[in-house]
Amino acid sequence: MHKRPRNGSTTAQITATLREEIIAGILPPKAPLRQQALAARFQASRMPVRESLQILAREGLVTWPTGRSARVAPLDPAELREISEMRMIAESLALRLSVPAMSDHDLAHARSLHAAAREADSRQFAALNSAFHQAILAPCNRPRLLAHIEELGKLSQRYLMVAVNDLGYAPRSHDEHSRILAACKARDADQACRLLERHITAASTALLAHLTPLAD
Amino acid sequence: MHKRPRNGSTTAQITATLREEIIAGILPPKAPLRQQALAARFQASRMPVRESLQILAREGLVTWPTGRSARVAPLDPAELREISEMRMIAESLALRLSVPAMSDHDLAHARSLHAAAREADSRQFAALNSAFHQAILAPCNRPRLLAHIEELGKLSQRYLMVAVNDLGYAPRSHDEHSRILAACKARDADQACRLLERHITAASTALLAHLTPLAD
DNA sequence: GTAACCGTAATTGTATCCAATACTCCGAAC
DNA sequence: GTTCGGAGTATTGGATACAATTACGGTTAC
Repeated sequence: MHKRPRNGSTTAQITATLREEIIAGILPPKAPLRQQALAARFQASRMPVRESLQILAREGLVTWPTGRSARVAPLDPAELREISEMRMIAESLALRLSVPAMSDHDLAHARSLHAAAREADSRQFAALNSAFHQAILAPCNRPRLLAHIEELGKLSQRYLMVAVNDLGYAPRSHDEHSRILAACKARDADQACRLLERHITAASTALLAHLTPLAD
Repeated sequence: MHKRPRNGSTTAQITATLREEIIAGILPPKAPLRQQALAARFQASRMPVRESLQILAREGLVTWPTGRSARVAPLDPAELREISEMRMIAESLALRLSVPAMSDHDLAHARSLHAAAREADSRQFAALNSAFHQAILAPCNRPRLLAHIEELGKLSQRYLMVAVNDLGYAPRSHDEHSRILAACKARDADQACRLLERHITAASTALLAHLTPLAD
């Protein structure tokens, strides 16, 4: 009955599932997230549900005004701009530290992810896109910075889903990734950072232009 | 008995208190934070205590391996370096956006905080130092970026306490603040960012040099 | 149409219980 | 003396039930 065999972490599972569904848009912006309902859905008690909601609220995927229901955070162009600015500086710093530290193995890994993205459908594209960024940044050896970048990536992924589907942005992104990878191979950190910053800016402005007419 | 009159948020109070005590060093690094003990101390149940611990864990002030007791996060020179790097880029971005947006009122506020810091003792110094940074950055109008900077500030404050007390760093910091403020008044964002970056780097390297011999 | 009101429902917090895991301490083997 | 292992305790993760407060929605009165 109440004999959950201490799997790993109930909270972690609930958090991961909700996060995916929010990012994928299955749970639309402003959808209410009621504790009882979620507890029933995941066959858990309210405690792990509340912890999940708190985590997601701190990540920014959920708004949780005290006393009211938690809700999926709304999509806000101003927020996308801010997130993109933050990604730009954070990824640029990470890449600058990463390029001199990249091993041949790291480069090969990035290359293979990049190759896989060429033939991916739009559902896989987001994941491969993230993975590529992670791959070229990870050698910087800054766990906190990388965690920060990953969170920002998840936030922007919500907006990105729209672009890939509606704008067919994948080919352009793939092309920009090629050039960044080449700069990494040439160990040209400055050039790589410049390209990465432009890559993020370009995606952001394209998205903003596409998103602004969508009023909430 | 169990009639807590819905003050506001029990969790928020517990979190704030613990955070202060961790930053101030009252709770030393690696000190265990047991749920029962904290619940008894704050006359609350374990639920708000757990939520507080989770918040602090996500902020980085507490480590909480699943299944074991939460502990005050250890002081780690590598982490200080990383946090300083992140503060540098984040505050630089914020300042660059803030300088053109600063009103005379904003400048006056920063000036008054700066003046107050001159005559502050070392206990007040940390708070005024934070407040000054917040004051010159807030006009950038980027809530998420500012929240990120505030978190980083709290993390570095733990390390800073050592420096102010042991190194007498306050006068130097005050001098650097003067020059940053002057650049803001002159609306020279580039110069202000350069000075701010140097300010953070200088504090970081001084702290690192002082901290490295202190092995855990 | 708007404002006040009331009943329902949702949230916050408490108390208590259970199972599984982590920790501690002490004795035995080397 | 040091290390290894096991029993017993402490602590955590989670469930459940309950109390109290507060938001929400619909109805009614004006």
